[in-house]
Amino acid sequence: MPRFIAEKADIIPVLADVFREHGYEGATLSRIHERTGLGRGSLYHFFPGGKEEMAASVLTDIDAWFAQYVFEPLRREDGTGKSIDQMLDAVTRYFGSGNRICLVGAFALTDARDRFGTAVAQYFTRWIDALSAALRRMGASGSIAIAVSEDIVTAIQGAIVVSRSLDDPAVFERTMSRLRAKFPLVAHDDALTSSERTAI
Amino acid sequence: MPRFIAEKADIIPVLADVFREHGYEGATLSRIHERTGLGRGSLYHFFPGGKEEMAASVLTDIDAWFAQYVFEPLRREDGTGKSIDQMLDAVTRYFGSGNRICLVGAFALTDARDRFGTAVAQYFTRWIDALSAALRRMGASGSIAIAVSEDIVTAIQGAIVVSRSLDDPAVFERTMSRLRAKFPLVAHDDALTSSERTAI
DNA sequence: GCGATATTGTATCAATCGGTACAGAGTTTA
DNA sequence: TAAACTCTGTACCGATTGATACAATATCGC
Repeated sequence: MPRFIAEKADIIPVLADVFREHGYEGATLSRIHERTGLGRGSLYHFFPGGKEEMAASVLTDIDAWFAQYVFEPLRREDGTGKSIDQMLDAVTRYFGSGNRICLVGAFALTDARDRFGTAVAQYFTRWIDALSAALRRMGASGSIAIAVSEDIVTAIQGAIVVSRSLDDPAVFERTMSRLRAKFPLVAHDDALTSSERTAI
Repeated sequence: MPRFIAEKADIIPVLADVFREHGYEGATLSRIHERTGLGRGSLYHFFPGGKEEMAASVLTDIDAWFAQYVFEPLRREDGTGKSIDQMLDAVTRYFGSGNRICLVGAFALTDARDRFGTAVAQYFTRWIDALSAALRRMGASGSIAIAVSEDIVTAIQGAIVVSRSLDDPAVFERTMSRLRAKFPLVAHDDALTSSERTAI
């Protein structure tokens, strides 16, 4: 009885929100049922693997989003630092200015990391790699590029944690503008020198 | 039948580990029983409030630790930056160089935050406040001190998240040495100027 | 219109959840 | 020694967990 044919693509964002709110263990099938409006039958039809497959699908979806709006722009970096700016925009949007947590980071802090180990690790390796490749295209040396990339990604993750803890998105906003200031969009030589100085 | 009289103080670190590994919802009484070796009877004898009281006690214990080894040293800052260095030492020890997660941060990323809202918020406000007070004693202006404090605390939290995700403590270590480099222990004027430069 | 397929709700399963009750063994106090 | 108190193990509670089975219905290809 498919009244409104539900698309898997429409369900996944809802699933993502449930996992974000309650974590992997706290996201029970009852809660998922409430939020998606889908009965157990439908849920197991779309995700025969049950909860684990749901979470895996969410992680795949997140990966696709970041590939499109974060990693891909970084790959197109032209040396002006524009892609860094675009990335910070995308990230600010994605994390709702600190109101939305990073599901991958949240999974990493519990034993859900062991369940989705490769997906979790890949998320961050791809992010840091894409970022440091862009920085190298901006003229940074290899070691500096990696250090600065790690610095940026950890700063964003930490900002999410502290913002949530204090229930104050301003912490996230301040972190983002601090990162932005490290990479002035105008590409004069000082831009990189400044970031190199703050890198170590 | 009290064979070995268990002390609440001995149980709490074990409880902390269980919560760290599995999160609040994932820390079931069976798992707590397994790890502590205490039956339900004993557990509810020590913590009549059940799981919630166990977690609250753990948070209180963590708060006490940080008060002693992090907040208190910062309060004794003499202008040389020595207390910052001591804090970074203590934090590195506490988080096992990135192998041990921050339970407060982990709680903050799920709905456990709503349950322990004030404890979670206080942990970070006290940390940031103590740190910025120390920075002011080192000569920083109010706004700079707050910005740098937020920067440091978020960097530490982010480093824990990324270290766990990549299963690579080196990320944590690098972040800590980067923070250390921002605050050279030797107190010449350049030290603070440098940190002010990187602050915004 | 007819059969195949896709989607759904309900009922049900064993296992486990957090929590309670309580008797009994040990220790301390009187 | 006797009563009071502290600690512990076991059994048990109703509720909920993730998962399965399956019949019923709607949609689509023909």
